[in-house]
Amino acid sequence: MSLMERKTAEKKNKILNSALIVLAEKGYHGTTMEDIANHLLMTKGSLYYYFKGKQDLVFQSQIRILHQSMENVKAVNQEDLTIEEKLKRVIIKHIDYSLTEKAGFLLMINPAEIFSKEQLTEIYRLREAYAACYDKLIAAGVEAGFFDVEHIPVARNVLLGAMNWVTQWYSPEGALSKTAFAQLVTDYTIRIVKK
Amino acid sequence: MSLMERKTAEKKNKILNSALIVLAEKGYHGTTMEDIANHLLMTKGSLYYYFKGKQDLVFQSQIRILHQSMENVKAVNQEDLTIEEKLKRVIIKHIDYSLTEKAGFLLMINPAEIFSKEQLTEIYRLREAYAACYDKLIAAGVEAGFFDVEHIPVARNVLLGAMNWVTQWYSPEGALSKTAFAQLVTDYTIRIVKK
Amino acid sequence: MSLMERKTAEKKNKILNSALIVLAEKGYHGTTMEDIANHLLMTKGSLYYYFKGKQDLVFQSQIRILHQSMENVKAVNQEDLTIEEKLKRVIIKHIDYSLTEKAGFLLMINPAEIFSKEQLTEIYRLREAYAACYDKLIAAGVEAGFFDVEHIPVARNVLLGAMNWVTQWYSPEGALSKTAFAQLVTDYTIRIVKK
Amino acid sequence: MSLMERKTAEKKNKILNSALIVLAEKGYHGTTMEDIANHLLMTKGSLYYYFKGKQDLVFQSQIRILHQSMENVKAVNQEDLTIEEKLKRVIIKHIDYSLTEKAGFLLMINPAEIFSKEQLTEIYRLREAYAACYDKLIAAGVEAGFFDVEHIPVARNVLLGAMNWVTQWYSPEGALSKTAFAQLVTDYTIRIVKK
DNA sequence: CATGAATGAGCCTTCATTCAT
DNA sequence: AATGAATGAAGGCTCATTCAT
Repeated sequence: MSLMERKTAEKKNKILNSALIVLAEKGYHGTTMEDIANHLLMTKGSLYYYFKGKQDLVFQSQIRILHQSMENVKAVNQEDLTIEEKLKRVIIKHIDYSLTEKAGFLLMINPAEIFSKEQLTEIYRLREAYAACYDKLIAAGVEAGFFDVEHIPVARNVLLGAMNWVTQWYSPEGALSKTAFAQLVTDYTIRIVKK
Repeated sequence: MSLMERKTAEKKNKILNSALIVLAEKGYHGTTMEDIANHLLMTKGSLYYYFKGKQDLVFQSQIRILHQSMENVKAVNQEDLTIEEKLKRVIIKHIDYSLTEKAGFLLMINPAEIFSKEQLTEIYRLREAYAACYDKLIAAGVEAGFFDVEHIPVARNVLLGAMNWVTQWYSPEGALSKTAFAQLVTDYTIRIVKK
Repeated sequence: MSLMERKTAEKKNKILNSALIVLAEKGYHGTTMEDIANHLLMTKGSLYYYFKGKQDLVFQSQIRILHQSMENVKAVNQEDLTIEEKLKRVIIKHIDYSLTEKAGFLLMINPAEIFSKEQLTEIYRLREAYAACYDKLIAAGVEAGFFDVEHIPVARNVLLGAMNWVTQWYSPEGALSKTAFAQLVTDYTIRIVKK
Repeated sequence: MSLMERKTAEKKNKILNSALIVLAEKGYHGTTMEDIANHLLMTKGSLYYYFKGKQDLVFQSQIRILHQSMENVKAVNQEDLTIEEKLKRVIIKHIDYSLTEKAGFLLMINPAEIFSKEQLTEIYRLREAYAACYDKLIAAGVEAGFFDVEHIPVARNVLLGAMNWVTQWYSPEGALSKTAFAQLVTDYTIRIVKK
């Protein structure tokens, strides 16, 4: 990557970051391109130098989050832990990350309302890949006798629901730190698959 | 209530029904007043005779769903069942109802993006009342030795998450009926609080 | 047609008229919806109540002109005249009308730059029907020995060119009245096909 | 002219060529500075080193076409031909050239929509000079007994109309070559002034 | 009560133009 | 001489809302 390309990539990243922050506050439809630009001390028009439009900008922010989520899982998978510990760590990381990137996760909720067909295809592809990681862990846990799950996809979706909902009710004003909180939530969540 | 008042109330109800259907399809921002009017074979302007505006209309549809949810719980509470059976029934009903009124439940996800402060206060009040029902059931279950929960609000939120997320992944094309499906999901969900 | 429908039709007509006037002055791209609205003492938004958009509005103005042109020819055809007289009258009418609706005729010049594929198809269909009227007259004139034309479509296009170009150079400040002027131009134009 | 000046002039020329090509395809308003730059494998900004702006660029391309048209006529005038042959040759050349530089000729149609007052003055000046060439030929032809024209400017404009319109209906897919086609059209066009 | 019509504020997007490097 | 980046003005369009009838 040349110097210029790197600079552009960096700028794009900065924009995506700002976008995520503003989107977190106001939601997709409540956020205007001007809002995002203002947050960056830029002008509306400049955004179009880096992204094709609002949809594109938001889509890319979405993709980034999905990729990062995947990385999180992969990182845990390479640690030397029991299956159960692995799943717990994955859940904790997911919750932690979802609270950090609250914005992006909120957009995940109704993508069909926002994105184009092609974009949705890509999003669903990544989601499924992510879900597959959980399925594999659960299946391994069942094999190893740690878990007791007959319908893995159902259980996995219940699991993901319990996790994703956290963005709806976690309040940073609470007594617990984000990580302690995530730990606590995980304890209850893991029960969904436990023997 | 006079005849006229009753007629008006009935009409309001019809409008709310249509609104929920259209909102289910297109989401809050994707739904225009005209969409709702068309679905009722009325004209845009008429809606303003019954509701102050779009926000008001949607808010009231929201309230209705929350009330109905509460009624569902109350009905179960009056049945003669063990605590565990009661909780299971409540969960099943919730899932069933949330799939029926998918629209309303999707709006529940980010109300702050849509409603005014006063409206939000009311919504949160009803939500808390609803949550309290679950807390009571869980507490009773703990007392009775069925459940094992230390942090009831946390467990309850995990529970609600698992339940509410269902609207995100349930597909009516699947092999199971809505009720059978709800039963299956409940089996995994209930584990969150089980001993 | 009900009263209301007639009112709407009338309003549409008024809008088309204003549009043609403004378009005559500023051209398609130079004309904004606001320009047209201002000319009608309306607001931008109102136009969208009657037309789907700018393109639609202009397209319909175009269609109207083509239809009217056709009517003009048909009217002449029903008069009791020799072929040559008929052609002359048709040309005069065309010139007269094109100077009256200068705007619409200017848009005719590069429709592909403006309209959609479907719209172009319709425009070309009407144009061809119009051209066919000329071809028929010319053919009849050749038959009757008045005209001497081997390649009718070529001669017809040369004829139409001579006629259509008039909007480019006629100046109402000149000494001649529009009709006298049209008569004069016709005398030279008709030579294209004369024996 | 210094070397540098010559280089600049050459570059300007290249830009004008590309501009004409792109303009031919997309029209004035449909062509962006970026389109032109892309066609030259340059960047938008560079164009502003050579031209004051879009209008200027297009204006100069226009001027070039008018000059070239004039040159075409002068070349014919120096050939040793009868008046009628000369006029025919001039018409053929005009048609030929107008089909080659379709873009430029389309812009000629509504210059007032595009150019500034000063630019228009210059354009009209050149146009008149060009028209005068035709007038002279026609007058000479009348004198010599070849032509029969009372109102020379009128006939000339009819003539120019017949010629200029060709860009509207000539299709390169036709059976005839451009030159054969021009010859055929000329045969009908010349009749406008013939005795 | 209902409706056709009108409104105006706001948003996304485009693009000619500028400028530091 | 060239370019990447930024800008800002302008335009098309949508839609919640209002109102006379």
